[in-house]
Amino acid sequence: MAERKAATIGDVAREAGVSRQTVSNVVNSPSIVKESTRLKVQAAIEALGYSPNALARRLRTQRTSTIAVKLDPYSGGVSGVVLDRFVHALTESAAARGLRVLLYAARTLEEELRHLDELADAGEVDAIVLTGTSRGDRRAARLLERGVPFAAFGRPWGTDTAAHPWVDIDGAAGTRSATRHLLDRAGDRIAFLGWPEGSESGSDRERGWREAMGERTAPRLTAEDGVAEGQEAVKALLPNGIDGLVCVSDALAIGAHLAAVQAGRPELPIVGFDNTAAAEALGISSVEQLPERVAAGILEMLMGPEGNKVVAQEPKGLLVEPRLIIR
Amino acid sequence: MAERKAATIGDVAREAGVSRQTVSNVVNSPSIVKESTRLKVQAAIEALGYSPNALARRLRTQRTSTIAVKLDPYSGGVSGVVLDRFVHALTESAAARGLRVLLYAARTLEEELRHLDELADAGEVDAIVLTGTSRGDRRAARLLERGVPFAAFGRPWGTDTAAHPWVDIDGAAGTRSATRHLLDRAGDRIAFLGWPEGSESGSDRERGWREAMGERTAPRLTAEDGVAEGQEAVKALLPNGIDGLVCVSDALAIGAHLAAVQAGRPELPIVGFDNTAAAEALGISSVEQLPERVAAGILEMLMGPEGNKVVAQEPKGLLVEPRLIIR
DNA sequence: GCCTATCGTATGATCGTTCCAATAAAAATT
DNA sequence: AATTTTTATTGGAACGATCATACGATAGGC
Repeated sequence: MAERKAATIGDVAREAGVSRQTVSNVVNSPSIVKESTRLKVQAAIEALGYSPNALARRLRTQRTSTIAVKLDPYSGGVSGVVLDRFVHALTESAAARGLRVLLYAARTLEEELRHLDELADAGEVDAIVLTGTSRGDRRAARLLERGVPFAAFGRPWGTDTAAHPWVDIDGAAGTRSATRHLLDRAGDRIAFLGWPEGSESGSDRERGWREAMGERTAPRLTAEDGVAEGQEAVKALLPNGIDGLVCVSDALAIGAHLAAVQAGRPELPIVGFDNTAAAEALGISSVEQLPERVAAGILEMLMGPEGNKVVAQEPKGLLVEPRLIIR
Repeated sequence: MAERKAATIGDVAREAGVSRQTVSNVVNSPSIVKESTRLKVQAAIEALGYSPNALARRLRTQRTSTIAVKLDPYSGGVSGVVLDRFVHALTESAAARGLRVLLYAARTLEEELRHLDELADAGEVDAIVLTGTSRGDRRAARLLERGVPFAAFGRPWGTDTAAHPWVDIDGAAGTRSATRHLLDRAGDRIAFLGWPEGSESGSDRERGWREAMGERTAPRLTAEDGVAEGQEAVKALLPNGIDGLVCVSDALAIGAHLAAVQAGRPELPIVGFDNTAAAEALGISSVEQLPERVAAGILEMLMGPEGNKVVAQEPKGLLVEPRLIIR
């Protein structure tokens, strides 16, 4: 039967014949309460169906047990799924640590900065999780300046790597292992299809390919992210006779795959990046980021290895090695 | 410069030489305050960088301005993106209405029920948004019983359609228009590839095909959701010589497309459902759900057409007509 | 000039919890 | 047995806002 009004800690105290504080102790640190008292109080809690009011508790403790994360507007492309997986994982890991995840949406940087300010000013969250850091990230700078605890999925590109806590995928390691795998299996001429100049993670991934190639040479081309763009770019390349192709994204890999099929080379080994459902459906190999491990890492940055509340951590970074999925 | 401690309403009152209540009025209902006083108070607010504390306000008003929504575990398939898009859209629309969105994760029904109880007991949210309703949904029943305001993305299948507020995609309308389109364009024998018995939305979508077909006949087959499954199912069918194919999901449509290509009929018109990135990448037509409209509808159910707080609404449903994307 | 409305502002209580300091009771030490 | 230490519990204050009500000032009606 639903009660008209929820029982408060005072009701329980009266029912059990103890003080409010004792009830509070039974709930929050049972070990310091004498067993007989504890049982009495627990019975009262059961009887009244008492459950502590989260709002009152938060006001008193000045802790919300909530972290905020931005949900990017749906991009509509093949990629973008990685961030969703990350948010999924973050929510699960956070729940296991007694934290809730609050979403905020923003279409522009200005809007996002405004949201961050609001969340911090109103004391709505204990910490913030940033995603997709860029060179000279203004959000990170703002949060640092205001002293809001945060950690980022993404490196502080270009600045001190210990500017703030962060976890990132080691893109170079991913393309390196992809390239090595193709070198082993297909031949020496392993080409690379990247994004145009200007993307930090793009050049990180390209670096992995270069490092694995060493002295060998093979074409390196670029295209804006997208299936059609990848197809177009590779169409021109194929006559060159390459042995394999490493792509900076699944969208480009899919385009490359379609071009290869059209050119009568369906067996050309191609590796994408992100291991999206589309690549899986087409049987294209891909480098899989591990957003679950990133999420766990982020929480560890914020709360320490064990704790269940946000505490100040010294800034440090963690690189997660991605996994090559061969199809 | 970051202050050591945030200013409170009392600080502002003292600075402006008025009472706390007057400051509160300036913030919440400026119109009832005399202009001269208002300016004075606003100046003080500026000077101190005051921002109302959300926790205190929530405790006092007993309103959290927060709604909860479940984030499903990453399924890994082609589909599943629709729900992500919905959550995106919900977050944006909610922000526009002054609401925050809190996530919860659950792997099982029991776990979800527990989370719902916790959220309600602790008074953490003003309302809950359910997704993926089923026949005799226990979550809906529980929330109704406890008097927690909620609305669902999904119909109350099988029971009274006004059991609770809901918004859903009109799946039958989607497949109906897809089927009609193929009938116009390709011929009379438009087959249907559905899921095995037992899915409510699956049979809803099949109904749309049946209605559009009328007296005409064409094969109807089923497969578990998945690219490989779809490919397998269609491989056996093609000899029958069909003119087109409507599928209950993009995953099946992609499988069907691959089978058609292999069988030398790449031009076979196929329509999927959900308009996922994978379908787009392969140039497969699809029925697009409109999660943005569902999100807006859900909020209207909870808050009325205009309001910015959750109010009791009479239970009613809304069917959103999906859109056929032709490629 | 008096009485009543209206408006703007102030005061104290309250939301439900935890913190803090104090106290009573029990146990350990001398 | 007196004293100190430890343990268990208590009562009041505080977190920071809004609610309900009361009050003074100004304006309006006759």
